[in-house]
Amino acid sequence: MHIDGIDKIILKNLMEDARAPILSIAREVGISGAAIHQRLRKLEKSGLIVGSKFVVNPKVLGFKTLAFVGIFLDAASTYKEALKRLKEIDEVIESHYTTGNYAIFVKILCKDNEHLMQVLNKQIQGIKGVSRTETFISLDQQIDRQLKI
Amino acid sequence: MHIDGIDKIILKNLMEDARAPILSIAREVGISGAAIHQRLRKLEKSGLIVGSKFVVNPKVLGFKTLAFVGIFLDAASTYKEALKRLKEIDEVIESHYTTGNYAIFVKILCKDNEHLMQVLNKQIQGIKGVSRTETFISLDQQIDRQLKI
DNA sequence: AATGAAAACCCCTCTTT
DNA sequence: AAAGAGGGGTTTTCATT
Repeated sequence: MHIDGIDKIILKNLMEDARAPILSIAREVGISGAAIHQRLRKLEKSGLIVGSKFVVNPKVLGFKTLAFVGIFLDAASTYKEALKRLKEIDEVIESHYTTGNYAIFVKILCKDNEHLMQVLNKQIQGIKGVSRTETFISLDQQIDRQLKI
Repeated sequence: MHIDGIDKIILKNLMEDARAPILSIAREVGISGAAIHQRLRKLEKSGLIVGSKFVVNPKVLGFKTLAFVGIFLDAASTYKEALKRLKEIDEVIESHYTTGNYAIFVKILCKDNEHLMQVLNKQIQGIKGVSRTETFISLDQQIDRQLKI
């Protein structure tokens, strides 16, 4: 997949502000709005553009504890089953099958530490095959960005 | 901060598709576009809505290796300095100061394992105060979502 | 790959309820 | 908190180059 300088300007703009008017980007790069449209269709068709989202700040709704949890499984064969359970837990916002110590590595968003403890004890630990977990609480997140175009 | 059912519908729509027309949301909830606008201004002023972004799929540009790296620091006092260096590394897309084993925990996006090795050896390990790192490569990410509204 | 034109639609604000 | 109206800009498509 090859993208040129104009594609980069389009992407940079929309990755920063998904509601940036196509026409204002058109004026910035010096081509017509129709051409930007055509390029956006191309970028969507290629799969590079996956979608767009509004970003919310969880803290404003009281979700102040972000944590990473490494999960040990009894047998690797239970991954699929465990994943199905994890998907049902709203607090789990990322899940990865990883190399290294853990079998599964998840990112969890909770209101506070007590809420996190509930999720760990009542939900995660209750999943069949989960033998042990290790938790890292994020005290300060200073970088949060996407691929640099 | 209190949000009602209408706010939730607005947020759910825009969190899924940041370019969803305000007027189509208005029709869905059965109030005027002006009212949606007013609510959006309120949600922005409260800080709940932080912004919007286009989401890109890094794999399409050849970035196929996602990894988490736990970083050990010699002395906690070097956190600020280390963070400054981390911000300069484009491949570092998240950075957290964490409880537990590590001092800093980062998420890294690379083209491949070789690229990851370069970033680890030539960039991360070169940061003053970094004594050791532990790497977890994500082989399969199956959950990636925001706070459930 | 880009253009200009055109119709439909939407954004946004203001005033009023 | 919401409605209605209105001007002006934007989206989107199409034929054309």
